[in-house]
Amino acid sequence: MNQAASTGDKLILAAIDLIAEQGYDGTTTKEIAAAAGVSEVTLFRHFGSKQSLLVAAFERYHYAGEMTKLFNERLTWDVRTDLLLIGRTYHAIMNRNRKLLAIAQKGGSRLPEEVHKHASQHPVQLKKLLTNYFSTLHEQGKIAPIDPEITAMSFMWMNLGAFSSNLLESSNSDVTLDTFIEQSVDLFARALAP
Amino acid sequence: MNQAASTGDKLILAAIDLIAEQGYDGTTTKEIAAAAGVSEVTLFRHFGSKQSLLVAAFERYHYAGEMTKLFNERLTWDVRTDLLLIGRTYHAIMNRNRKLLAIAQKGGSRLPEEVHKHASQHPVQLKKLLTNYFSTLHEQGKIAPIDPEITAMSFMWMNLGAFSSNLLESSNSDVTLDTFIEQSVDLFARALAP
DNA sequence: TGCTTTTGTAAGTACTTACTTACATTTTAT
DNA sequence: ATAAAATGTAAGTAAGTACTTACAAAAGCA
Repeated sequence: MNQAASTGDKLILAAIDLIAEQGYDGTTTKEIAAAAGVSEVTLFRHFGSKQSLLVAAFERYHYAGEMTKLFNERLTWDVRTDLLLIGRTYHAIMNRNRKLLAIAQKGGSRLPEEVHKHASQHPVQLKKLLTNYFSTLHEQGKIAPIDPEITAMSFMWMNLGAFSSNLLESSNSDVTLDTFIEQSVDLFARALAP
Repeated sequence: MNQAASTGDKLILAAIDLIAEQGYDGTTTKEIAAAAGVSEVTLFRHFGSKQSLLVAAFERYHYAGEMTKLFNERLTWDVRTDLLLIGRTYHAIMNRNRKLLAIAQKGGSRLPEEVHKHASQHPVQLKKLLTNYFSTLHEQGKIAPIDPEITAMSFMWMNLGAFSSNLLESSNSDVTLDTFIEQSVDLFARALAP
């Protein structure tokens, strides 16, 4: 079943782990090769350069299609239910891409541009989807007439802040992430009640 | 009036600018010295090492006392008024410390620990202050019985997300920061209404 | 003016790092 | 078994970088 990872994959995974922790400039090709359990020459034989290795990592492991699919297929038009699903999905996606996002955030002097392009797609798209969602809810008379764009930004940024914060210090408090999502959705549902 | 900046200050300011943009590892002492308009040796004569220079930068320009002072002296116990003031002050502080925060966020292989200590003080403190505030409001019967800690985290993280997002791409949309603060405070005030 | 402090220039050291080359060894496929 | 492909070892190159040393120029102060 679980066939051994290929040399290329081992290198990509090691690169993601190390660069996410130490930054692009702070991680050497020798370290990456050692962590992957291969020699440094093998790294260059496979990817040619440190930059191409990182680009390959992003192309292989960065995906963002779930949100659009969710908005097209799984909405119930009940505020509480939908926001809960959106919030949970948001954190699931972000968490899965956590390391790649950390890499983009930290930057680096010779860090390839592809990295930033990949990382900046999410928020723009989500804001549009959420704004449309709140607009429609208002047209349906299900929520009070509050600016849909502001509402979308508030919800999005609240979850981005929660995510960034948990990223840094996981043992921040005794409130678990899921409790926070549930309760904050409640808060929004109250605010939007017609 | 505006007496010329000392050599040490010129170096500190140049270091903050460059390292915030390029990261610690990605910025050379030669660059910093050139940006400050002095020679590289002068940098080492003043600070001894690249690390000490950064530590000096944090000690000189990182301050966080305003929030505590605000909570002790300027609260009116009207939700809308207070949250507006808190939100605005939060962004003012974060914005002033924007570059230092970016430095801490990006990290670096030899980046001194002091940097992280300085940067992690804000949020913990603010959460406590806000949680106490909402607890007291509830005791005064001015808001509905919603978990004060969750409310505090929601408000804090919403503003953190807004700040981080504006940090990355300033021309994000046509909603200005101040409009966002006002409207999001409205949203919270609605949610908390008894 | 003379003395001290600060700064610049020039050169260099010691170390790291991305990347290369040449050759021997192992693994895989047929 | 044998050829081909993938990997390891060893050594090295070229460039960058934090930091040092020695000496001369300049600026401030007595």
